[in-house]
Amino acid sequence: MSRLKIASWNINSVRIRLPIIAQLVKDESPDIICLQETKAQNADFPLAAIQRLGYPHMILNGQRMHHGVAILSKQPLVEERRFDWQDNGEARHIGVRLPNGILLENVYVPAGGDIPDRTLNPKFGQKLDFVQRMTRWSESLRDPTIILGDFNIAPLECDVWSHKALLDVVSHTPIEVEALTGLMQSHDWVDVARTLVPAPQRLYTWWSYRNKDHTVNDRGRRLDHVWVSPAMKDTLAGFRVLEPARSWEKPSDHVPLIAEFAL
DNA sequence: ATGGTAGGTTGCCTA
Repeated sequence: MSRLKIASWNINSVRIRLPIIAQLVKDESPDIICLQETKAQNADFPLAAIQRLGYPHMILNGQRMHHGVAILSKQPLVEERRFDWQDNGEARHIGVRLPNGILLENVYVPAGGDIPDRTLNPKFGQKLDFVQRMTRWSESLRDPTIILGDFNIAPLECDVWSHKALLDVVSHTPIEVEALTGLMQSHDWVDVARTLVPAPQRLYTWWSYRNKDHTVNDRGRRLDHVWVSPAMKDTLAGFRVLEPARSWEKPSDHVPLIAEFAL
C-alpha cells in the first residue's frame, strides 16, 4: 500500500507565485501539484524553478495571458488528453494517467462573467455549456478517476458566506448548482471535501481580492473541488484546505486543497 | 447600494 498526496491550487499566475509555490512544497511536499490559471504559454512556464523545487515532471496546457493548467509531479506521468469543453481553444484541462492506472483530470471551469443570464452575458452560457459537456464526457467514464480543480461553483448553502446574498451572484446561482449537481450524478462522483468535512461545516477555498482584509467579514466561497470515482471512496485518507495560504505574501485569491489517498 | 483588487499586457480585459 502506498500513500499519494495531491494538491490542487488556482495560483493566478504561476510566474508571480513562485515564492508561495515554494512555501507549499516546504510545508506539504505533495507528490503531485495541479495548478489552474497559470497565465503563461508553455514557452514561458518557469520550468527550471519548478524543477529545483523537486518536480522535474511537468505536463502543461498553457496559453498567452489567460487560463492555463499544469500538473507538476515528483514521478514521471503520462499525458492522456486535453479536452476543450468550451470548443473555443481555451486551455482549461489537462489529464494524465498515474502509474497505478488511475486517471487524474485537472480542470479550470470558466468563471462565467458577472450577469447570470446567458442572453445578456455569453460567458455565462459558455460556463453552463462547459459543465454540460463535462457531464456528457463523465457519463461514459469507466476507469477510476480523480477530477479536481477550480470549478467556479459553490454548490451548498454552507459553501458560501451568505446563501441569501449570493443567490443571484455567479458561482452560487440555482442554475449553476443544478448543472454541477447533474455533473456529480453523471458518474456518482464522491465529493472528497464534504465526505471528510461534512456539511454544514464552514469550508471555503476562495476570498475576493476586493476586500482589504479577507478575514474581517470572511466572505469566502468553496469554488475548488476534488472528486473521485465511487470505486476510490475507500482510498480516501485525508483532505484539508490550506486556509492560511490566503494570508501569505502576494497570495492567490484561492488557497490550496490537499487530498491524500491510500492506494 | 456601490465599488472595491490583482495580473497580464495595455491603454482594457478577465477574474
